[in-house]
Amino acid sequence: MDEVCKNCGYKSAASRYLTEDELSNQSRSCVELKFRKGDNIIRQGTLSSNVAFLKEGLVMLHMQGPLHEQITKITKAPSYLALPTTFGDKINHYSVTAIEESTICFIDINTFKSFISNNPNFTYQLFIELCMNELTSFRRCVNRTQKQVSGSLAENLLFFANNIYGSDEFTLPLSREELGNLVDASRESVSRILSDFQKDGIISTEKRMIKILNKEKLEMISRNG
Amino acid sequence: MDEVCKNCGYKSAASRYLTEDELSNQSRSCVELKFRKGDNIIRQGTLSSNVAFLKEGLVMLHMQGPLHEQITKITKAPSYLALPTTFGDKINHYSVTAIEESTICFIDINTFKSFISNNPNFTYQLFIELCMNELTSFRRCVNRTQKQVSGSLAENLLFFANNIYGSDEFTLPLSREELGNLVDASRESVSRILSDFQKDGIISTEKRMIKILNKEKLEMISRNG
DNA sequence: ATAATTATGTGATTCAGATCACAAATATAC
DNA sequence: GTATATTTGTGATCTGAATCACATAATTAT
Repeated sequence: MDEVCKNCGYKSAASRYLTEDELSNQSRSCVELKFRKGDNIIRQGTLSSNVAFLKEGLVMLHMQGPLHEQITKITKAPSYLALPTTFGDKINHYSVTAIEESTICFIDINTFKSFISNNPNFTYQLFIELCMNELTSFRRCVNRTQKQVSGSLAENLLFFANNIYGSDEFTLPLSREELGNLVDASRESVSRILSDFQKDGIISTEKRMIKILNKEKLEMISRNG
Repeated sequence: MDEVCKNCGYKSAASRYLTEDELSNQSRSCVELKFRKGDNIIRQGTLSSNVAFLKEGLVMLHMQGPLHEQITKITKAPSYLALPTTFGDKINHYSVTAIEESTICFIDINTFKSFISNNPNFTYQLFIELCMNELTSFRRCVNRTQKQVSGSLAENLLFFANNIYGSDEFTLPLSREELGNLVDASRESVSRILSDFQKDGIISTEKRMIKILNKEKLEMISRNG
């Protein structure tokens, strides 16, 4: 029973540095839960008491802005989830919601802290990952504030194709409205631009199914905004 | 001579956890440099080979976006500077420039890494600070994408008054154009809105001198956008 | 000092994208 | 299966902010 985590095939770069002892320790203080598409995993404004590890699935980080909801980022497994909101403050500053069926391991926060105190390799890797996350956050923020909506939308379609699904044909895990929250645009603008992309033969859409037909053009739109 | 860092009065929360040995170690692998307003401290696109600690002064982090420069954040001493770009990738993903006379200690990256490996308290504190930074980055990003320019500008004037200068009367360390890069607006829009604020008796401006006359109203504008 | 830059203020015009207003299509509930 | 609610598409209008176009300060260089 203490072997669960040790034998788990879904380790992140950091958790690969955990020792056998630490992993069996973790097995004892860890709960695995399944979430369905749309289920809330972490809720903004509530106390953060566990470390969440995304074992399988796809989730979005989102937060309430001054005017409306914003989707901050999309994270796929395997990955620790929302460490900044777990350790940065007592209260969660953003929410995490499954956008595809997902499996989360909730790890006791003190067990996790003991890893940080005792396993320098683990901690260093965690540190590096936080640093890399910040770099991509900064980049994402510049892009979303400076590109126009069509550019941002193109960028995100490419992100789903290249980084999430590894295919130019996929089913969007988000509604038009959520897509709007991801690219800082209204639901209507997203609809319109997607229609335009289709008219121009760049993509084909059938409800939430997306097929990228002209990737070069989509990349060009993403670059130039 | 090895006592320099030990006796330094400008320690960050994390560096207070360094032991005497570590501090004298740091003293030996550390160079202190002064930068004048406008001087570039870290340049986007170059190799990152040292950890920079801002001992005294005020700096801005900024990066080239797809359309123009963006000021990502303002950091005051004492604080480690740009750890994410130092450790997140070989190459700096953003620049750091002094916006007031500043003193930087450049610490050898391997010395710093040895602290991370050997001093759990130090590392944990660093970890916490990175987490908190990410939370404020997220918040800043939502605000800058959703608020209108007047709201963002109000927010940033309040930030300078409350967090940087601790006074409702201060000299802006930025030009109108830089202020634009901070709030994602054109130089002209910043000028106009500042004029409006003055007409409405919310602030008084004399070149870059700012006096906040009606803080409640400024806070209201910041909240509502 | 005088000339040459660079920073700033303000009006006029333009435009991307929001909002409003529907209609149509799906999905969910009863 | 019918009714109710949610999601989506598309046109018409409105608006905040960019851009363009100057004039005027304020620096910096010579």
